[in-house]
Amino acid sequence: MNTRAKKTNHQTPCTLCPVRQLGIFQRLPEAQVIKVQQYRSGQCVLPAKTLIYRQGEVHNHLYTLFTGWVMLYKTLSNGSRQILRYVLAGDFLSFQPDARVPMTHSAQTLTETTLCVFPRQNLMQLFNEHPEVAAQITLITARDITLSYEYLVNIGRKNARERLAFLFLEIYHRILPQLPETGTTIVFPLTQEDIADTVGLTLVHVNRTLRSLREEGLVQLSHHKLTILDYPRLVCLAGFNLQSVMNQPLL
Amino acid sequence: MNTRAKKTNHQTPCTLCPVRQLGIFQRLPEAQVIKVQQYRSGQCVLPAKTLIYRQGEVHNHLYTLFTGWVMLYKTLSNGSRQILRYVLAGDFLSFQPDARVPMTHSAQTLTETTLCVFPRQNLMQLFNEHPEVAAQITLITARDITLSYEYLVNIGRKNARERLAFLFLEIYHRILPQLPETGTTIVFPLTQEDIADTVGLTLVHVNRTLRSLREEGLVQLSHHKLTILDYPRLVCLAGFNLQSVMNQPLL
DNA sequence: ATTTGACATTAACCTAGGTTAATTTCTATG
DNA sequence: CATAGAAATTAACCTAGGTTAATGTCAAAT
Repeated sequence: MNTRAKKTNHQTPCTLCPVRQLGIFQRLPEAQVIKVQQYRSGQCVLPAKTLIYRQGEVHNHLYTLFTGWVMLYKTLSNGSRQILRYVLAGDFLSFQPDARVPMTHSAQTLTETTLCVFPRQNLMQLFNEHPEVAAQITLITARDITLSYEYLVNIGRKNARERLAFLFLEIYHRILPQLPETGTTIVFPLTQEDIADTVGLTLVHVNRTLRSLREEGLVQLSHHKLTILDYPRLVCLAGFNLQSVMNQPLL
Repeated sequence: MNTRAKKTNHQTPCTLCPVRQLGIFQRLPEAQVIKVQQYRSGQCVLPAKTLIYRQGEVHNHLYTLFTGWVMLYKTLSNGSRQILRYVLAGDFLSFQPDARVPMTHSAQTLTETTLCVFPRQNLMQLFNEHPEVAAQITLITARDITLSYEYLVNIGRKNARERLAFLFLEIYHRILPQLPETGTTIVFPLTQEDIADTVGLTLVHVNRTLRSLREEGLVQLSHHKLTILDYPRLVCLAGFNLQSVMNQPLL
């Protein structure tokens, strides 16, 4: 990991984890969570814009995101970048199939971020001793696939306005459960270039499209605050389906 | 499932499974595989163009693909289609996180296909009794994510020629281990419209691009046979990385 | 041997989004 | 509060890929 990473002094015990409901352990009874905590090697805090790991390098940790925003992306030989996913509190990070294989993407913080660190070596042991955790991880991974399929449709078969509408709704709905009170405005740390590299457009065209969405009273994005102005029309425009985006079954 | 599905009479025992090395059970010892087989409810054979399950419907089976080609896709309200992935022998099918939630995509056979069927109810039990299987499933799912990320880059950040080059190489490499002898020609059951719906282009432009690739002596595609004519240049054009595509660690 | 429908091919034309480049805010830092 | 670098905005122009539509080819079915 990068330079300025520091371990926190007061570490949150897993039993008190505020994001537990979102993450790996949501269905585990208290007693089990305490055991799982033994496998955790620590929490660490990273400033914004920190590289967590780089595409092409072997990386030996797994993380759960505790607070903050992280983006996963790939860089092409021609210099362009494709952002794959935004990792939010409770999500998984760097879960690659084989520890010996170098990472196929990079991860970088967008905001200050707290991570819970699990060394990769312990993973098999954890699976053997706690099959419920293994099952839970399987489910989370399956949801990640569902989301990336949604992204494929977004980039492959929608126009610029639809792509942005989808991205905004997706992030809005994933952030909402973490906020103290529900509102139509959220903090939104992406730059217009980040947005462009997420939805397969150019920065200039994202700017044009944002203007068009703003002028039609659908969303307002400025100074890293996103406001959903007309939720129903936005959902319709985006072809948005909550099920495909949330990390939870809807009860 | 659809009408004409039929159960095979002589079912392959899991211990003799020719695709075992590719699938869930690659790292499981013989004895364990025999136990896993108890959870399998059968094998079935489907003709080409059969719908296995449909987006929006609850579906209660999991499958391993034994032989044949299956495509996963989503249909948009405007009628367009995005193909998400081609499922080949040894791959997983319909692994969705929650059994109560309707499928978020559809699956259809491209060729005659043999599936191994596992009822979803048994899944948790299987996980509890055989955590190694859970771990293995997690790894396969993680690889599926890696592949879908590769697709995102392909659609989001490459031009038409690069997209086709990538698709051809990806499928070529995934099919190759299954063929009796290695050659540069493979059977390729996709239509040009399928290709278009996979890489986010139109059928007409796929045709133009195919001509351009053919005229430059890179690939030859006709009558559902694909020939890789200039592998090195194709790899370079596609920005192709084997690691991100294969379901196996490279030894 | 002929029909039919699915698939492939091509051409002519058009537009959504890309490119380039200049200008204007922000925002962090001393 | 001055300044520099990052981010946003806009305009002018251009092209990769989309659209429409006509025609050709192939393979299955009668």
